[in-house]
Amino acid sequence: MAGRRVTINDVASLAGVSIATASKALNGRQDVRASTRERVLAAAAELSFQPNALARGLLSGQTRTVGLLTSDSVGRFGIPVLLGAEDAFGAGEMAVMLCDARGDAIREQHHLRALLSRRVDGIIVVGESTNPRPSVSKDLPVPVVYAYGPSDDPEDVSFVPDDVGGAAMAVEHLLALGRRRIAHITGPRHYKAARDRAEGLRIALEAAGCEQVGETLWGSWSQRWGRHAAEMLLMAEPEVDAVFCGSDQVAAGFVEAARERGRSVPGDIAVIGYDNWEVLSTETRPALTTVDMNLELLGRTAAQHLFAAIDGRATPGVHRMRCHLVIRDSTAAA
Amino acid sequence: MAGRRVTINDVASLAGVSIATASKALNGRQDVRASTRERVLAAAAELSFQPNALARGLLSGQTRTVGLLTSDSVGRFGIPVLLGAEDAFGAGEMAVMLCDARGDAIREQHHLRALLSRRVDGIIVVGESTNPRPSVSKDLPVPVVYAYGPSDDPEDVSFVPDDVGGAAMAVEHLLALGRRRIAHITGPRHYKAARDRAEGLRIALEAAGCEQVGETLWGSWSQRWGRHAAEMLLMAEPEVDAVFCGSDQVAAGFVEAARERGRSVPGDIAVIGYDNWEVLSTETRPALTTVDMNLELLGRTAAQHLFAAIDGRATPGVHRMRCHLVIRDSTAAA
DNA sequence: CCCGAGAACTAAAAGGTTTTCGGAAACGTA
DNA sequence: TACGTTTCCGAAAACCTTTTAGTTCTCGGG
Repeated sequence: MAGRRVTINDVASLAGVSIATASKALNGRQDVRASTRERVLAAAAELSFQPNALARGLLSGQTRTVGLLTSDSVGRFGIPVLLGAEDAFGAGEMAVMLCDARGDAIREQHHLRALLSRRVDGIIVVGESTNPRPSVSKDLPVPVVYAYGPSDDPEDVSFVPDDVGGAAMAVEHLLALGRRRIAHITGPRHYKAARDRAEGLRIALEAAGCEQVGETLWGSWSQRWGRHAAEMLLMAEPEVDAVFCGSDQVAAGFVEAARERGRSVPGDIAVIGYDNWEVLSTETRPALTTVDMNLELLGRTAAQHLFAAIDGRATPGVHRMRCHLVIRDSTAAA
Repeated sequence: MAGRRVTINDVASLAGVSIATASKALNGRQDVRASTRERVLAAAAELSFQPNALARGLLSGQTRTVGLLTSDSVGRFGIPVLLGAEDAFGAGEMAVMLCDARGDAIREQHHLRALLSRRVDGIIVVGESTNPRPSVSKDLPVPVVYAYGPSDDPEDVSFVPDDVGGAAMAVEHLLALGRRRIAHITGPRHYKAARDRAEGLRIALEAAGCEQVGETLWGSWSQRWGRHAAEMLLMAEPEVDAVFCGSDQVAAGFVEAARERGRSVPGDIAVIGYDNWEVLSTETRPALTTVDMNLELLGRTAAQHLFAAIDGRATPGVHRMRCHLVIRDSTAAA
């Protein structure tokens, strides 16, 4: 922890030139003699000079810093989005300021002000679910991009997983395996994710001219609910030969309960989960076929579009990102 | 996205005072008449003035921003530490800059330079394991605190979980339940966490005058290894009545395999895990008794000590933080 | 020797805020 | 009225960098 930080002034005087020349030499500008440039660079290296980003930002109005505002980073979904974004930024020279509002609107406003006073170039808002959330973009002097949870204002830029398409993809896989008696167990109805996935199922079944077995079972996103629903389903609809679950947790619970009741997976019943939460999907037996929402890619894409928006090339609207199916043992061919 | 940002100059001219007076009024300084102060505050509110943190930081040399440098935030352990730190900072007016080096030393240096050029007031380094890691603090102009993974330089400030104590606590719990034939299944030997936990076990057994059943089984941190080790252990040492596992994943695997071999948990064998990774520890059946490392608290504490260090009150050395035992069904009284 | 052109360099301003110090006004006292 | 004190306010410097608009230097040609 040394004393005063070294400034471009120190570099200039060590090199025996003016500040202006030193600046030009360091920034690779043209009108400076090669020998002079070398002298300046040597001086900068000797003093291990680091230009002060605050001064630079004050002057240019660009901080090369973006804010990442998350409602609930404890959640399963914020983290990969966050990592993807950080990844996209890290590649360049951008820095990321992380703020967690803990689902509190007041705190969110507070963090927003903190970010703006630090003059970030843009903001990514990461939702905790795919339910639309209140927009924060009104009258903001910087662009905002929403990731995972879309803004409720269609003028904003949002990136969300295509849950309808992902669910349809899963069900088409079951149909391709020859399964025709397909049931659906999922999370709470007030989650748009649950409703979208049920809708994807409906579309895929309709396209195949197939009927869903039983009603959709709405519950919670837990393993416990998966077990409970399994018991209800196997009692009411014993002839079911495939179950599409709204999450890997539900699927893991279902598989466990089904096995206890003497139904083999995938022999008697094929099972597909959702989320590709690896600790569950790869470690349960059989390993779960599941839908992966490509959340890191989603985060990266959101970050790249924030760049574009900072450059004035915004693309308003809700952008749905393709999911992909990860096929594992729970839907192995019969 | 409006035009020019509003500055203290705009506030001053709207209020009809000089910028010096405006600044004093806004910052609650003494020598300004009450009526004047009110006029300035009203003007600031009307223009929704946000002081430019860059200018302020440039002048004061304090940015009220800290860097969070993580080696691998995908990992299980970085996240809660990070959240705890963010929590501690968020309470005040601090902002957090997040950098993920992805385990790459070059990238780490790169991020370090980026943070320093932005003049952060301090840095927290979050390790990916409890193995000591190379220090970055040499000749840095700001204080650094290490969380979870300690620095290899004893002059630095590090906060790590007390794995020896946590393991001893777990084993004492088993002994208190009357179990005497205790075995140990854990992760790879090159993890200090694994070695520390084995050491805690040794100490607790020795204090009770008890012998460990079989050799410690070193493997990986996976459920698969837990299952595999269970088969080996139950074959070789059928009289075992308790197993202390080095992680919840291992414990979950053990429980599953033991049940398949007809051993009931906790009836025949009590099981304790480590980490309190909730998706595993609460959802397996029976729910796992496990050691919680209080990682959020650890992160918060590290952040608070970074504050202290910024104020010049550093406390060098490796600080070990108490763990606590979460008792669930897998060690219910026989 | 002088001039002009081009290359190389520098002084100064700008960016927004805080702080220091000097000045002005108001007021009380001699 | 003259003077000292207190209260309030404003001019200017400082923080560090980049850029603009000169200014000096170099050198070839007339």
